[in-house]
Amino acid sequence: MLKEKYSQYSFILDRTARRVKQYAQTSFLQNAFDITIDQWSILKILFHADPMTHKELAEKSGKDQPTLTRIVDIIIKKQLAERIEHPQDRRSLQIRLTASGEKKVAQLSPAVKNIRMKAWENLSEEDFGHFTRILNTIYNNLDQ
Amino acid sequence: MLKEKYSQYSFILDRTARRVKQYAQTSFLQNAFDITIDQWSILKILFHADPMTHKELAEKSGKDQPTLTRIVDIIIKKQLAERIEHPQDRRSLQIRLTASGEKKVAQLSPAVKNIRMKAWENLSEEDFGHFTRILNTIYNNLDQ
DNA sequence: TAGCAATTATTAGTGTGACAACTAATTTAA
DNA sequence: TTAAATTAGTTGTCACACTAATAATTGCTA
Repeated sequence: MLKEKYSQYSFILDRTARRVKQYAQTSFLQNAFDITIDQWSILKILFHADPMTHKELAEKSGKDQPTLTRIVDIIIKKQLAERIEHPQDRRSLQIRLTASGEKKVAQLSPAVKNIRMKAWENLSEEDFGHFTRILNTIYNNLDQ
Repeated sequence: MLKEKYSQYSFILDRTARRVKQYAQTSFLQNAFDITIDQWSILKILFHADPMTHKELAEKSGKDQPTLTRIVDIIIKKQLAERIEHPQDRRSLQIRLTASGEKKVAQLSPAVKNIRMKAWENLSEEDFGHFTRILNTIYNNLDQ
């Protein structure tokens, strides 16, 4: 194994992830979507499966609970979502979209998909398979 | 094109990049390396090619200049590097490792490589080729 | 060569990520 | 049945990413 060569992967991975995020964020800004991509990712999950507790939402989004709390605070301040009490567990809170939040997701979805697709120019269906397989293998290798 | 399916790539990319970073950072912490991985990435570049200006270092590391300034501030505070005036251009500053910084890079290098390699268990030389090709294609697709 | 545009680095502001510590509520186990 | 452990969520702190704005310097050009 050529460790020196392989070790470069983290640089490539990190800079690509940052550029993907930055590209989407810039597009959001130019189109005056008025939310960040991380806020978008939470709204989109809620759109398909609300209400959800913080914990469920954290798992589904891959974010930790403190980060999620802060993002939820922001989308609530923007009146796109709201916290409601959990019917059984008083420790728990459920989050659900407001009418305004649902409208936002419905409106923005097609544009977001187009923004996301730009990354896949010059790449094939097969590449997509490699991509998900390799990245998920790395993800699982580092699971402990 | 199945936009809905392809759009998932950004989630996978982001969470894998975060886990790689977090895994390395946790290992650094457990081994009391006393630096972050981003600080490490800057030290390592300097080790092979110092002195360098902020601008060159920003390009080489793939970080923007404000971020780089802060990281350099921190490694200087830790006395691992120092700023020196550019001989020709008074706007410019060069950064170079201190003796302590060079020692740190030399000492930590083998351990860092081992930490990095864990991600590649169950993956092949060919996978590494796909990985770099696909990620760099995405990176370039979003270039402007 | 005077004026202005471009370049280098920094600062300020906002958002996110990881970790630790904390409160409140619930579950478990003595 | 109460004390201890666990769980849900929040807050605080530090580090990093990105944008915009600024200061100092350099270089072009009219």
